[in-house]
Amino acid sequence: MDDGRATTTRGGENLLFLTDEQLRQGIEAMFFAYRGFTADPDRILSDMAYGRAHHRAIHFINRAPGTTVNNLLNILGVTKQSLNRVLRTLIEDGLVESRIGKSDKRERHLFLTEDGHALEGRLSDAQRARMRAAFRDAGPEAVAGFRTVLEAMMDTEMHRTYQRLKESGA
Amino acid sequence: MDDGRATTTRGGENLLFLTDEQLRQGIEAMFFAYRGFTADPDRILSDMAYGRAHHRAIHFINRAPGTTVNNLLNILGVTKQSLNRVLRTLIEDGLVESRIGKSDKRERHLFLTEDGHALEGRLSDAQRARMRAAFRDAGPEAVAGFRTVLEAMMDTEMHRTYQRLKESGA
DNA sequence: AGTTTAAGTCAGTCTTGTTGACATTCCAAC
DNA sequence: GTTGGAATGTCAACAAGACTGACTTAAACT
Repeated sequence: MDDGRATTTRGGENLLFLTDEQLRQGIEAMFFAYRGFTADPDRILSDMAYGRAHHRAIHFINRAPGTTVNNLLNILGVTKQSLNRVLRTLIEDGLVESRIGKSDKRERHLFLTEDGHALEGRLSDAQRARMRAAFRDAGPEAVAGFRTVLEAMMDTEMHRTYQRLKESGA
Repeated sequence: MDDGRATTTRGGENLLFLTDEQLRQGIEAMFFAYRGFTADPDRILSDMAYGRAHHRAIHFINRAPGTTVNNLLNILGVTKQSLNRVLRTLIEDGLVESRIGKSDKRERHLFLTEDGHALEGRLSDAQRARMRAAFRDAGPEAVAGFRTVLEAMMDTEMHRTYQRLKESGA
């Protein structure tokens, strides 16, 4: 399959960055970095009765206000039953509002309340602070590379979702 | 704090890549990419009675054969009770061997058995294949940037662990 | 001898994922 | 216009995997 040794293409460009050792380092970097990525919001949430799932729901409701449950399901990639439990507690606690659809009464459109926005802000600020520090340390070219590799690592379906969100925000 | 508008340093370099919108895209890229990152091994493991926790244990035992339980605990960042459950099933199923330490008989040194190596290989191959495709698509400079940003995103303690592993392997 | 350290265990809780069953609503074919 | 299927969302029960806390055993250190 792959012996991990250095190799060279016909064109002569060096593919040393594709050795098994380089890939393994990439895998481990992903693992450790993701821990850092979630650490700050996790700390904030652990004080409440909330977890990472609540953070994700809040993030994407903020990102796409009025989104339906089904839409959120596709973004988050979990079952509707799993999302529903999270959503229920958020609605009960007055962080999220669920409005019955006008044209299709089966649908529920989701919005953050004032309290929901407040928590979203706290979580975002914490996560952005770390991302900002990392981006600043690494510099713009590294950031561009970072994004390019991450996009190439997504499943095509997720990549489409990501692009759609990106275009809606910018 | 941060109004998200473009800004410029004294030196005159453009810091447009540090806007809140850019950071949010980075956050979402991390989220979707991590899903892709774990998708292939998860699929393999779901057929067996194993999960992501088993994969992590197997990965790092393979990476640092003979590591002690305590050492693995520090790398994985979980409690010993949590790790122990995973380790016990792996040992029962004959994928991991636990040898009593020679100099310090309290320690248990962990090794993959032949079957353990076989599973590790399957999981690694799947994960590396995706990482390789992403790296190849993105190119060497993007990969360098990817690694730089990820390293900057780690907690300092994790970063040390990551560096130690990196040096031991290369 | 007494303390600390490494590993493992038992019991209980929490978050978050799963499946299965069910209610409501919409829509299209009859 | 009624009926049957598809879509949307909810409730209930269960499993994986994380956590805390209390405890045991064995070995090492002082």
